[in-house]
Amino acid sequence: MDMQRPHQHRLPQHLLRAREAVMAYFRPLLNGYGLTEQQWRIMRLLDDRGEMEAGMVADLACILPPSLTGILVRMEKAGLIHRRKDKSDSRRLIVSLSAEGRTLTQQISPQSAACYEQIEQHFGEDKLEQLLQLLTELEQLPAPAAQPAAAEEEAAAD
Amino acid sequence: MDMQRPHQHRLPQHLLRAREAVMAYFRPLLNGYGLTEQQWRIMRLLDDRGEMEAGMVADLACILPPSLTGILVRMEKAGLIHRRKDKSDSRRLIVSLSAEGRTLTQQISPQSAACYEQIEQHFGEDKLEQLLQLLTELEQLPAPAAQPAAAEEEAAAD
DNA sequence: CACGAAATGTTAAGATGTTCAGCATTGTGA
DNA sequence: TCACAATGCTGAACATCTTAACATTTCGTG
Repeated sequence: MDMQRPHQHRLPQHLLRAREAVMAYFRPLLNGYGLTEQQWRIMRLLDDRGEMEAGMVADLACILPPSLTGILVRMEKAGLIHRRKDKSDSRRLIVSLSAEGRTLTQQISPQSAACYEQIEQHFGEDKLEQLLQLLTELEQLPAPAAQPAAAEEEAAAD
Repeated sequence: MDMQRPHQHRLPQHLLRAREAVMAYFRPLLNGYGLTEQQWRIMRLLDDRGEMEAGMVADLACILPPSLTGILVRMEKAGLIHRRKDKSDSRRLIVSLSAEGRTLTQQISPQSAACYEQIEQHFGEDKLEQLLQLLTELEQLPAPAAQPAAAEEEAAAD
């Protein structure tokens, strides 16, 4: 009776919901160790690839620089990481995992993997593979073509 | 040389990145109207299904109740919605779109649909359909089985 | 060397997410 | 009717997101 928009798919909504469903498996684990989602992402990153600049952490962990600043300060205060300026280019900040950070990461990792296995069992290995493939492609979407958007846009930007 | 974990897929990461890639298409549009992502989700919801209780808004828009409280206050202050208590059960809060809210929603909707079409064109209609199917299934993951998680867990619950 | 542009982080301000606690209202059973 | 649990929303505290503006350092070029 209302034949609304042809296919109002709500892709962002579904991506959000799906992420929530998945994170529900990991969140209790991380909470138990007093870690946030973002902190865990950073720790795994540094454990996998070694120390790196803040900018690279931001890119790989999907965290915007202003957020990262505070997160790294708190993580250093918690003894999880070290922060130091690059000697040759003092604009850059080098981030590395501390000894305790590494220990904790390697303690949590197997439990995290176990959570992942549960998800895989429920969802199916093949479908999971398929989904990851599609997501990877979707991530490569070209940036949108700078649409004016609102009613009142500027006359000439420069 | 390091043959780490067998398949460290990072599903949550991919869901996050994919969502970012998609939202990049919608964000400028909403920003142009001074709306946040969450506000827009709520407006579309109310436009589609009419007034409803706050709890239902929270569920359908994937917003936790404590966040929703503030969001609704700001939206009412901005003249986008109305808030009123249910007469028969004064615990419940009924939320409805205001006249201006409805007008704005219907003004933005076609532009939002246009963004969506762009994404569909880039990504492919078939793959999009397939992805949405998988996401919908993933959303139905059973809640995790209450894992003890951390080092210090409780002895016996119940 | 001087100057301006680019690169890299950080601050600031407002909005939202997340968890836990509280408050009011309602439903239920003795 | 009264105690008591359940429901629905709000408050508080902290962490993060988002955008814009700033500070510092480095680079490119004259």
